[in-house]
Amino acid sequence: MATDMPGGSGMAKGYEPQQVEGRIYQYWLDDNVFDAEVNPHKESFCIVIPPPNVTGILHMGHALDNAIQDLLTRWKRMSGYSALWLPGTDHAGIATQNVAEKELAKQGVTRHDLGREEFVKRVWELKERHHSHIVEQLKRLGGSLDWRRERFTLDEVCAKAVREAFVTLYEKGLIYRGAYMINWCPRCETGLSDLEVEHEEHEGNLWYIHYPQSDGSHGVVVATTRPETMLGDTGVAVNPNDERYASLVGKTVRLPLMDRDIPVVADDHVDVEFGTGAVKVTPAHDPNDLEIAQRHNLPSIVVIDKNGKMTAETGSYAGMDRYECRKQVVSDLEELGLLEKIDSHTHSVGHCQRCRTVVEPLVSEQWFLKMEPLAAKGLAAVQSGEVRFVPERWSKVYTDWLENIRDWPISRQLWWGHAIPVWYCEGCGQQICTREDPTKCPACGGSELRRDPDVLDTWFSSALWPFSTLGWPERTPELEYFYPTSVLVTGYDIIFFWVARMIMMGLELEGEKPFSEVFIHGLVRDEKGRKISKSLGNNIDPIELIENYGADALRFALIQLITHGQDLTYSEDRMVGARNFCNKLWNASRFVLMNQDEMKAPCPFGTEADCKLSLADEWILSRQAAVLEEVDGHLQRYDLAQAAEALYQYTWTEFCDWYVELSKPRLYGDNINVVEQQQWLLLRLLSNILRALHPFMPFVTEEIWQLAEPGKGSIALADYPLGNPAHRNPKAEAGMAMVMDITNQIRSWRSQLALQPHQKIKVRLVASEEKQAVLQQVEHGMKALARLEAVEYAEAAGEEKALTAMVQGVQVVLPLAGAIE
RNA sequence: GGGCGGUUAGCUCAGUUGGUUAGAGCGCAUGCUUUACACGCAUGAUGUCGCAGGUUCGAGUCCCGCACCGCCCACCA
Repeated sequence: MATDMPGGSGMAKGYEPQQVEGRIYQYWLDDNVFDAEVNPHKESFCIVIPPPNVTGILHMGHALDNAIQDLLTRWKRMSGYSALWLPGTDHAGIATQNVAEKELAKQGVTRHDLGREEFVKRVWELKERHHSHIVEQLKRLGGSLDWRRERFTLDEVCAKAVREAFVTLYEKGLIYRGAYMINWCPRCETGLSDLEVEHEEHEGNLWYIHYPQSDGSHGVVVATTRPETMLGDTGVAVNPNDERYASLVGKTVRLPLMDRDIPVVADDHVDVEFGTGAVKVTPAHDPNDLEIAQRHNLPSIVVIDKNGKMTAETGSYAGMDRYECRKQVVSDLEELGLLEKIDSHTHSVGHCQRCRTVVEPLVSEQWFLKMEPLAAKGLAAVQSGEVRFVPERWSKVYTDWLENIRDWPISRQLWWGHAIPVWYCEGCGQQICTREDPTKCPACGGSELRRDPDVLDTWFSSALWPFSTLGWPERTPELEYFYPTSVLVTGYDIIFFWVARMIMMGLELEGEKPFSEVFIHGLVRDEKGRKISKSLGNNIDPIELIENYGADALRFALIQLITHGQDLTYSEDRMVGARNFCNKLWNASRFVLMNQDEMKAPCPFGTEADCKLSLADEWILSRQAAVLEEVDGHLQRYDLAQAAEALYQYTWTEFCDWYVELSKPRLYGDNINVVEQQQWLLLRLLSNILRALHPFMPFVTEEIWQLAEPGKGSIALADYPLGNPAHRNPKAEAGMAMVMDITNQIRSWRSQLALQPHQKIKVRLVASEEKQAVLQQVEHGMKALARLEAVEYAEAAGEEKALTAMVQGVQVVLPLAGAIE
């Protein structure tokens, strides 16, 4: 037989990804397979990568996210689209600055020691290090990214977009500056948006503190979770309907420790049920208190500074850390006999998303983006279906957030990021926000200008990503062609941070949605269902898995695990299963290829009387048509796991376990026409399998493709196979189902009788003529599969000692005497 | 306080518009070096589909309620 034919002979017995992947990726790069061009004759397809943060390396969640994007891109590329998957990374302002600070801390250095310029230089170095590993990871994963178009959120192209966006929004009156109470991280020394604060249940206390009335009478007891803030109290509030305190309203009480008289006011906000029904009012350090204070004209006294230390206003407590101060205040109150009691009390405490420090609500000067007008457009786009979430339920999450949105504080008191393009005239105080750096004040002509020291929230530049990467605000051909992009693929954890803001910015600045669909997937968790994090040490570098199992196995395993926006649990078992599947495909291909004679293509079907499609041929063609159609439907609906499952089952069970086995008797027969036809058909079926699987498992399929059809170019540019309805053949499927059932029945008997492989048996099939005809079509194959020596077709007859079964209207008879051995 | 998701075989999960004996992978048991593959082949065991009602000829699949687990949002001094 033709075991030395092209392809087959060069193939190792097992698939060895390490021997293949690097070479194949280089081949793709050399052949510019991933380069997407503006091509008016093709429809465009575009995905912009969610730019990974340059804070570190990619984890399994990224591997999943990118496996999905690559799958979709490859599928569309093969389907005739000019498909662009645009790479890039994110400077990730606060996150990266934190990482850099931690590295410095190991050397005992702070960013302040270095100064802004030197510090930023160090962060750039850190960015380069992480960036190169990230790029390496994406390549190892097989990402079909157009590297020529790579962007970084802080590069000059993106910077220009950021500048244009800020100035445009400023000119529209949507950006304003002011002093407002927002979250402040005392460690990072910057303001934060609400999204950047994570709340955690904290088992704390409720301290009951006695504030005597100024005239020396009893006064009031207030309950607080933060006793240290009492130093900044400027009032006590009670509910206007609370009769217990009616007589106190309008009077003053003596603030202990500070010896200040503060008024008792009546305010609806106070809950009669909670604590004592009396609330201490600290306008400088609590948003609710601030509102009460504004309603009653109470002054604000700042007692905690931007580093979490007590201010000079606190007298003897000045300079103390806030928690140290808390202890001191409590003990001092206790000493004065003013601490009534302490209850344990669980409440949620806000922490800085990046450094876990407890945030402090503080009034600070910040830039804000007005959200209502933007949100209105963002809401309309999703409500009208212009932008569609998959799964659909996330659109409700999106909608709920936008309907209750507050203005976005966009300035950060950081050093790493896009500088805010605003200058202040030292002469007249004029605010200058322009596209070009100003040299003199347009109001007074003064030339002493001071640039705003703040930078923008990193998500501001991320929000522009779908169009900044395409060259906006320039009207580039790429922008015209690829925008709006096709689909955004990301986890549900950044719907607010990123997805919503991209939609709003795209609509506001470019006048069009940034993408038509948002495919939301879950987060990858470890075997124990825990979130992946550095502190837990469960942060696996996908490259480790790629080295152990191959990139295709990793990708396929992850794709198989996707459920509808549900979190997915990574497990080593899945990796093994996917690796085995790659190997199965490799070996099935090896079988097909080593059984290829030199083809006289196209195969001359029907030139001989016996050279026509067998039942098995018709069946497998029908099944393949059905599966390809099914896969197409799954892909259209983003049911990627189901598409993978359908291909897996088809390839392994139907193609390998049944069809390949059924083909052997024909393949090894001596009718040359039959042999050639069988070879041709196997190759053709394999070609479809390879192409259908390529978006899932790019490396192994490309390698086999190259071996099978050298010189035909990359499989990545071949046509994605669609189910051919003409091949659908219900009759053949029903016929094969009968054959398979009968074969299984015989196999089962063989197993029960503990027959050895060399022991062949003879069975009698009692069936109508029509069914006999069907069975005879695959008799050779069936005999091989069930290890039959012979099949007799007969009229019904009684057997004395025989196993019999009715299978789909066929009586299967295995005589126990004479039929074995 | 609102909202969302989950609860199916020992484990991880599929089950489209309700329809004949509920599936996969891994694991388990038994037997196979059958000329692509032991990362394999074959045979086999395993489920009161969270609980309790309802609609229906028929429900894992639809409706109501409940329980438990998880997540998100919210100005719970």
